[in-house]
Amino acid sequence: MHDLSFMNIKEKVGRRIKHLRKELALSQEALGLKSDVDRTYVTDVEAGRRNVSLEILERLINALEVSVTDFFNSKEFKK
Amino acid sequence: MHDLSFMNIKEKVGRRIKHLRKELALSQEALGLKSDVDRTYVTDVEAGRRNVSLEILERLINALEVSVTDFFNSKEFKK
DNA sequence: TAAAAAAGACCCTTAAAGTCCGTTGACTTA
DNA sequence: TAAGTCAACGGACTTTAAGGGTCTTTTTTA
Repeated sequence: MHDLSFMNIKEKVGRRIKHLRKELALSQEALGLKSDVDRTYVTDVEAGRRNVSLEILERLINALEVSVTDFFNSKEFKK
Repeated sequence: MHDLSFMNIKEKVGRRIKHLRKELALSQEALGLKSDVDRTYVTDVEAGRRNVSLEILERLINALEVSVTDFFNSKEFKK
């Protein structure tokens, strides 16, 4: 099992977004358009370089078609 | 059952933080000290007036002694 | 293997996140 | 009455999130 505990919260969120985006077969630009977030910002978020705020995070989560609960119910975020 | 769907994400997070803080019997100031977040900022977050960033949110969640998964596994954030 | 599409890097604004100072009102206890 | 705790609110300030432009690198596909 991969150990993800070394990652910080920004990296964990970035990784989770990228995973869900791939599941929907969206490009970063398509996700950007769907969530009304700049394409280059999506790049940075997925790379774990951005300290995203709640409202932007919610837009991304909505565009990824999961609930907030489901978004954070993944191995990255458990204990 | 209370309907919470009308609340925005900032209000939902504020409500959740307040609930968990009360469970630990902490004052806003005590939570602020424990999470190294300004006392007045905790007030605003609980009132749903602040668009908190990931890193501040993580500090608050840690101080509330739950995992990120558990924090968002509550009725406010489902579906 | 060349062209196209997608992802990433860098630099630069500005709107907003977050801090720090204080005051006020409600409630409690001595 | 006084003193203490807690929550809410405000103003001034510093820091940074969010976005935008443009160019380069990587990946995909024809």
